[in-house]
Amino acid sequence: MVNQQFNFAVHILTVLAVTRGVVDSQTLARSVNTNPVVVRRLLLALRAAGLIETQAGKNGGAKLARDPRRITLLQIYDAVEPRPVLAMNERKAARHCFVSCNIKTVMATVAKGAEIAVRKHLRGITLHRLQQKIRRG
Amino acid sequence: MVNQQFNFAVHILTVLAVTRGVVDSQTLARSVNTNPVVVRRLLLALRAAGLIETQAGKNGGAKLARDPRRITLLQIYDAVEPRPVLAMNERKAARHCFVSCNIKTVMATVAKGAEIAVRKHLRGITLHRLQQKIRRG
DNA sequence: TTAAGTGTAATAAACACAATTACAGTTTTG
DNA sequence: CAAAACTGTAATTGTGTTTATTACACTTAA
Repeated sequence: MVNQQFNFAVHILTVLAVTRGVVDSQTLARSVNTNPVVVRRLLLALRAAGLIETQAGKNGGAKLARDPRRITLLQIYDAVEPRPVLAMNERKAARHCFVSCNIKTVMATVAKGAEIAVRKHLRGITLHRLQQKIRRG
Repeated sequence: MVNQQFNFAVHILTVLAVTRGVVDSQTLARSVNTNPVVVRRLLLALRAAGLIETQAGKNGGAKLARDPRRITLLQIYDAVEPRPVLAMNERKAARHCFVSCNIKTVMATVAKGAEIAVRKHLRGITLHRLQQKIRRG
């Protein structure tokens, strides 16, 4: 199983958008089909990004902090996705080898470009747009 | 450590491009700083994609099957990268939940778009271009 | 015929992510 | 004010993926 935090986060926010109110982590977890604690951790990240508000205590839970028209997938991605699109090679170069010493920098540029391409794509999609698509089945 | 097969493969091919000849898996492994068996597995994938040729036996090894000008990063990516750019959620939906039942299809479209964006980026970069960049330091 | 390679299976080690348990702290409500 | 129903968060365990390693049969050049 690979990293699904982005999927989870979008799912959660979509539920919040559809519900238009406070939803607790238990309910969200059932919809996503995961554990409430996993949901709560994502909610913290989303709150830090200013996308939701949370409330502790009885009848607590989470709700959107702004209009779904003003929430893009890029904002969600930035809030929860810890990994770059293309992984960078972290191991140290073989000093005797010309290619080994320079490939890292070059590949960083390539990865950067891929990142930019994906970000541009995600920036063009709003949560509201997702809601519409889901309504149409 | 995340999936580095793409990095490894590009590194290997760059060495082959610079060397312009047969290089054995031992030597490649030292440059990449990994194990010869890992390299050999990647070489098989690259060979299946028609990017290199291999030779068994003494003085054997791998060499490019074509001009670096005609090898793009996308071809390398397709040869070795098993994972999509954005992971798909594989778990089954909660049937009672409207969002849960439809989010998967919607997110598949999003992931597809991201994939296309990255592929377009990678298609625009040749191995030859990488070589040039590395030469310039 | 031997030395030096590849091809490939099998297994172990390392790692990342998700799930789970536990519990302190917060807030509403009766 | 006490109980109920939440969140916040640490700690631990489980699971799957990727990389490393070992081993060895097969191939080929010299």
